[in-house]
Amino acid sequence: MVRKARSRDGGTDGFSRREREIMDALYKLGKATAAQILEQIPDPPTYTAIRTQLTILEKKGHVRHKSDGTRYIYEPSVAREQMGRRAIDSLLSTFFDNSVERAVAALITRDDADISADELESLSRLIEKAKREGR
Amino acid sequence: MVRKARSRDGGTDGFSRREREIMDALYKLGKATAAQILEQIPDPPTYTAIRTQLTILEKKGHVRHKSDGTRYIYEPSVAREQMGRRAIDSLLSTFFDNSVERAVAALITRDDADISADELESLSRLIEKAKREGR
DNA sequence: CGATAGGTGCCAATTTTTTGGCATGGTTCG
DNA sequence: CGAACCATGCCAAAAAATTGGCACCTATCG
Repeated sequence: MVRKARSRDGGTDGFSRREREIMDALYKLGKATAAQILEQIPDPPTYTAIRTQLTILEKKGHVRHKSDGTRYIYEPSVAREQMGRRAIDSLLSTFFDNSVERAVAALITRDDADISADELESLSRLIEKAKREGR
Repeated sequence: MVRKARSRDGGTDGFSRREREIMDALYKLGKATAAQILEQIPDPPTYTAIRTQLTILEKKGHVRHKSDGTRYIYEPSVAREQMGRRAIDSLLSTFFDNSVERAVAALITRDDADISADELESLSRLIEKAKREGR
């Protein structure tokens, strides 16, 4: 029930507060300009401040940009899915004793869960598939 | 498939880097002394530094302590389970388009997942139960 | 009792983060 | 062309986080 510890313990991602806000916004958006990120952030600083942060994040290797005509479009340098997995691993370790079961339980019993029957069906199939593949 | 946004968007928890480290350690441990927290943190500052942080966190209301003889034992002021749910909600929103299904998929297809058949059984039951309760 | 070990509280210095100002360069359009 | 607009680069001030020093208190033990 309680699974093994993570190899590379990921708990802390090393981001500062604003950095995390910006990275989160970027992950939600997929890719974005500084202006888009700004409007995604609640209680944001100025446009210029965001740009500075993006520059720093880029220097640290967390984001990259490509030019779209005259302006920059940013995106995370670690793919969304990959980062999602890392985040999940970290959650599992911090709050769920590395128990997948507990985490899933929490997921499907959220009080605002409004999970549809269809969705539950999909989950069933997902699990059946995992069983069959006998991991 | 894509579910509604969170009411209170929790993306950023407002913790600074060290604060988050300490809170995470505390959630892993349940309750702990400053010394225990210190040894839980990779690449930690001094003992004194941790204590100062704990004092600040307490002043902000994130942790509380009780005296055990002469020393303090700290614990988070928001229960582990509750915080776990918040964290999951936040993850869902940032990385999984609020799709429970995608999140579960990521959970059970982790490459170091070593999920047992028993565990998969439990999950099946969990889902069946949810179906029956018809949410 | 006196010395030692292991706590706590308070506090100030340092380091990092966060912020915005300003100069500059390209595009568009009348 | 030249004015307005929007973007970037560079930089320094301000704020916040992080750290460690020091004094003191209490329990333990020889």
